[in-house]
Amino acid sequence: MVRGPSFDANGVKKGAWSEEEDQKLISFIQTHGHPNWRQLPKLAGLARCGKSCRLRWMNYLRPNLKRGNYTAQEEEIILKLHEQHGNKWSLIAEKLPGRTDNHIKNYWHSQLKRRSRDREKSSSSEVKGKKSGRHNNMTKYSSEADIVKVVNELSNILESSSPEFMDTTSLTLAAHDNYSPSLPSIDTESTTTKNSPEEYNSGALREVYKFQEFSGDFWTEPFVSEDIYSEYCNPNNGAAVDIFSYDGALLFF
DNA sequence: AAATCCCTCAACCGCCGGTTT
DNA sequence: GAAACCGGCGGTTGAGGGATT
Repeated sequence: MVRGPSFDANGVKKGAWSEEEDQKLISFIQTHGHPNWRQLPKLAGLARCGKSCRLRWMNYLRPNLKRGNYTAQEEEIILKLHEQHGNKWSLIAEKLPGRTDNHIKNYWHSQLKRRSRDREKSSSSEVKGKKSGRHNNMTKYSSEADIVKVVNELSNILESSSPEFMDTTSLTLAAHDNYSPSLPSIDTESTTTKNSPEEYNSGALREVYKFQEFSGDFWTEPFVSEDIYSEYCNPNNGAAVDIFSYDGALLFF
């Protein structure tokens, strides 16, 4: 599966990593971090180049990496993002916690490329329209009325919810305005991330959507419903944004 | 059972952009 | 401003293993 070990002219080892090398790398990074990849192999006692160490760590050894099959939802996100951004694997990987750009790239070439082509063919005959069901738990809301409706529903759920509901559900609103550069940025400075029951009862939290940590910084910002109405659902903006519900989250594209 | 084909995925390579000297 | 350094990215490679002939 991997290249066999070899050494280049400078005595730098290449090819498959041994378990011993992995352990050296892991224990070094756990103790010292990786402030300088080029220096790291020397300090860690590895006969590797810094790039190789970095790659091994990022793609294979670092914690919280997901292994195994991709879910239908993950596939759908990859297809959707690839449709929008092309081969920006690192960008796509940011939205799929636990998956690396390399994993996604490989998966794309081995599985999804063909599917994407098929989908392009079939989409030409697909009728553009209102809420269109997707084949794998991912629902797209494409009309303005549907977007307004789904945001209304979300608001109602939150406004009628007890603090316990807020604490125990995984209801998530994930939004990232960078997907739609034409839309205004969301001002989050006036919002709050506090979510204690006291603050909820006092009304301080009435309009705040709770965020689940999804990936990177973008997904942890709080969000206010007025912003959603004014920025995403205002007919003057054309509501030109793709909104998907997915695994308890709303994804804005 | 052996040979060949095809797929997967870890790893390499070259390039680029940002930062430091 | 130029050169060197560094991290990160995307394209590509190639060994291993399963499927097929």
